[in-house]
Amino acid sequence: MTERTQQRYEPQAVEAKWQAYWEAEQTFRTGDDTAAGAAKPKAYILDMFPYPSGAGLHVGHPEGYTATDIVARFRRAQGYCVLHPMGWDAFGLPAEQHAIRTGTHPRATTAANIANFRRQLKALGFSYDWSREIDTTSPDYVRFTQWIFLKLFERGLAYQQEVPVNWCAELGTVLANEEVKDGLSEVGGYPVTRVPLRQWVLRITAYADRLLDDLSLNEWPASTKQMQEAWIGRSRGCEIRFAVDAQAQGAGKEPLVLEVFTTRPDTLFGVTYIALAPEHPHLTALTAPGQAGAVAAYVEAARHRSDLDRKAAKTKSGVPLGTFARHPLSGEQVPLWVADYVLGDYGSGAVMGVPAHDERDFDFATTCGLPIKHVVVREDPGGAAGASASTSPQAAVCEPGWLVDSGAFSGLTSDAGGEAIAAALEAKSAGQVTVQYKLRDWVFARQRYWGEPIPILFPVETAGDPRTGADYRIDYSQPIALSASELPLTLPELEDFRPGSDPAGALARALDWRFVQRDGRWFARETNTMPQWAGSCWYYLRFIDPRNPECIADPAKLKAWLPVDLYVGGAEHAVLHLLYARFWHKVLFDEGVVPTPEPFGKLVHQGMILGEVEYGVYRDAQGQPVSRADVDLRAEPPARIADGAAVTLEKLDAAEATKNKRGDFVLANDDGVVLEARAYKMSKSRGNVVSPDEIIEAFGADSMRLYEMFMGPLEATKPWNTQNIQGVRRLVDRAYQIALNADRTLRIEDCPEREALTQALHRTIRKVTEDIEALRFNTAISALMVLTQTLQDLAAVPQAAAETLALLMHPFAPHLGEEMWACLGYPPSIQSVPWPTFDPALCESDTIEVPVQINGKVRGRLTLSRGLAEAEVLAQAQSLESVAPHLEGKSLVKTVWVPDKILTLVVR
RNA sequence: GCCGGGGUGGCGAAAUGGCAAACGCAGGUGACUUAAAAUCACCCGAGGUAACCCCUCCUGCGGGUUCGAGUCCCGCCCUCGGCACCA
Repeated sequence: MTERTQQRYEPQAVEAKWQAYWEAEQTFRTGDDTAAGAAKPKAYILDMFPYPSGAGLHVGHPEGYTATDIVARFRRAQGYCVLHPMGWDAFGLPAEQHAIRTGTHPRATTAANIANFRRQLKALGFSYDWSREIDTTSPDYVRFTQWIFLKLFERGLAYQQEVPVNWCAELGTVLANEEVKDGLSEVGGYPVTRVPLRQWVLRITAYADRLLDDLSLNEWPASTKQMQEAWIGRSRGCEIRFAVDAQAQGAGKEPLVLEVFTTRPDTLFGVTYIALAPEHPHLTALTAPGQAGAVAAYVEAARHRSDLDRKAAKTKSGVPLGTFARHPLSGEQVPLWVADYVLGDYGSGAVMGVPAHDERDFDFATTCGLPIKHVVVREDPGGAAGASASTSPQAAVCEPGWLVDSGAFSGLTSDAGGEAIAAALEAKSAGQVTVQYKLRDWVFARQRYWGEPIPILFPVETAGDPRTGADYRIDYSQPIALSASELPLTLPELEDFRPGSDPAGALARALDWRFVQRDGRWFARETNTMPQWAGSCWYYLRFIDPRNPECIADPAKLKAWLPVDLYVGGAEHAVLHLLYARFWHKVLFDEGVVPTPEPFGKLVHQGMILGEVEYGVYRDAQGQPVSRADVDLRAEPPARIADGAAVTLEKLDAAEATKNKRGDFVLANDDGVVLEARAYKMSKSRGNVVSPDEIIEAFGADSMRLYEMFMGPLEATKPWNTQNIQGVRRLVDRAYQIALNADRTLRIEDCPEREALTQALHRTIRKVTEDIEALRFNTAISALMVLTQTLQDLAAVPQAAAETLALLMHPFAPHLGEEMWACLGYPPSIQSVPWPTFDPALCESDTIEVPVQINGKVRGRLTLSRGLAEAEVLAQAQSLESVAPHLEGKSLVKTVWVPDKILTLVVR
């Protein structure tokens, strides 16, 4: 052994040094010239940018950011021109609520939070091009968010509509569905009513088909695509019109026609009622005078229930309208009902009730005593027209089958019958084949302060100056877009950020801002603001050319960089953010602004990082432990099953838990008591949140990065364990020692272990390269650990071997990489050094060890040279000392030789 | 209820249908040290034998395909996410 320097690696000092170097040298600045040129291939590697919350970075953030950073550094080393930016999704409710509570301007809160987030990200050594940093609240950015809104408006994709919202007068605010419980606000328990409010709405439904079809262009997780498909919810069916009986309506009115949508036109002859949603526009007109009171009461009750409440209701209810419609084909009378299981905003807000063949209709008909008529049977009735349906079973028959009791259509299959019925309806102008979507237009207005103002003016009728108290009337039917040159429209300064008693929001009180005079006429600004989604819908475009004062980004640069090559972010954005951004992108594509139909090529969701595993024991009021198996966990609070006594969960030290034979964790001193042992989502209230700051302080940023990547597959949900960081911390130290002690003059060819060493190096290069490409960072790090061990075991490490280790290591542990490179005598930065390459021939050794299996069990091993024939291998195997006894007295039935892999003998 | 992901040592995990448990944590033994930490070396799924060799069993459960299954097929159980009256 030669004398080795044992100088411990000091992450704090080393990391600060290289972070300062990168900042001073702008090591990671993306060159625009190269971006446009075709000389280098491009890689646009993007993280979902964060909302800079007051709580600071959470260990979940750096997981995705580290993954993209590794890929970014790897691609740069491979000669790609890399765009790897970061910014802030900085509008949002928390800053506004903080403002309401404390009077601090949201801008101040936001700026402080951004500064903290930026500090934390820089401490992790991410290779962002910070010169491209953007903030969705800056006027430069808002200007183009508003510009895109104007494009949507010009194209008729932004319109105003009265939308029912959950208005709480007491709190002076509009609540989300989740915030309403039993008609009362979750906070304070004040009454909530569904009131129609004028809102801006984006016509995303116009793009439903393209949003669905173009999913195939993207390399996305199948589950995410499926979620978007389900969200869009395209279904083919039939619109059917039922004429309403004349006596239902007052004299002299147009005869009303009721339209319903169904995916099962084959069941049309099984209709026994028609149900309308409580929100149906013609409900009053269709109600018989005798039922008006009952119907009005039902509708009023429904108005006080939020959508969620309504959907949670188990039993169905409804009230008859006392009027009837005519079946379009049979001419039979069908009663009309109002029922809140019918959704007002899907289809036409009315359904044809076919209790025999739809579960919901079955439930409704059963509760309300409506008849059930079977028109589809499971077995082929033999084509005999007029064959009769079997008697009423206990449940609806929802599968397709053969039609019966359906007039001329009896005997047809559901498919053929449905088509024939649709055709018959079409011939009578009583219906047609159509497509419906679950996707609804996007309510794009919030009654908030801290958001992008909507750049719209409305004419005002007034006798004086509306800013000083003159009466006025705003004509919302005449929206006037600001011109692009008037952008950005910035927020007025306010001191009171509360929404107030006017649903129009806080901005309505900023009279000087709200009312403007032009050519002697008064106009009022829109006082709603955009939702938080707006900024994140196009930020990936702005990163391409973040300081462009003329437009979103230079068209040539957009062409050079789009689409995003790798997009990493949480699965919680699988639907909304990713759908909204795709929608805007497609609008901009139609507008000729962006050159691609889709924004994000490859998408990956990093998994959630849970808190440390917690052990807990249930105890009753006397403090006696209760086995988890004896606890009813559904009870609130959890209770002992035997007597219903409440039990509480008490935290235990891991040392007090042990695992029994059945695989349950039990008390170490009482194995009859099964424990609760699991990891929970990190949350402030649980007190299991780990901050990157404390980890960096204790172990260094490189160890933090390595640990998060080593924990398991990027996409898996994984429990945090601070103790496990030791493993990667040791790797960092060992790798550093290798660089420190490398023999500058020793060549690999002169090593006694040259063959094994060459193979180890080439194999590791191959493994790490392939694993980074496939985002398998955990196994790449494992390979680096193996190589480190190999080098550490050498009497002397050749310079070239240490260089390879440094190069392979630096995307994962960039500060260590730079430090090793410096130790090896090179000037910075290691980022500018080409990625090492491997020779496949050098990854394999000449001799191989092959197991010999007999009836599926390994009985011996052969050391062979490559490429031997089966007969040769078999002969060698049979003579093996460990194999021969197993063949004795048996006959060899079969031999399977997987070349250079395994030999299997089957004997009997 | 429906749609997805997952279930492998004490723990995090690895394994193109081909030697299950690589790599790491924890634990154990030893070296170094006045001592501890750090570092280094070795051991480390369960059972039988128990000193070693060796043998048997083992990837949630039950079947199947195959010379061979953690991996593929069928049927269950558990768990984590998402959606949920969409006619």
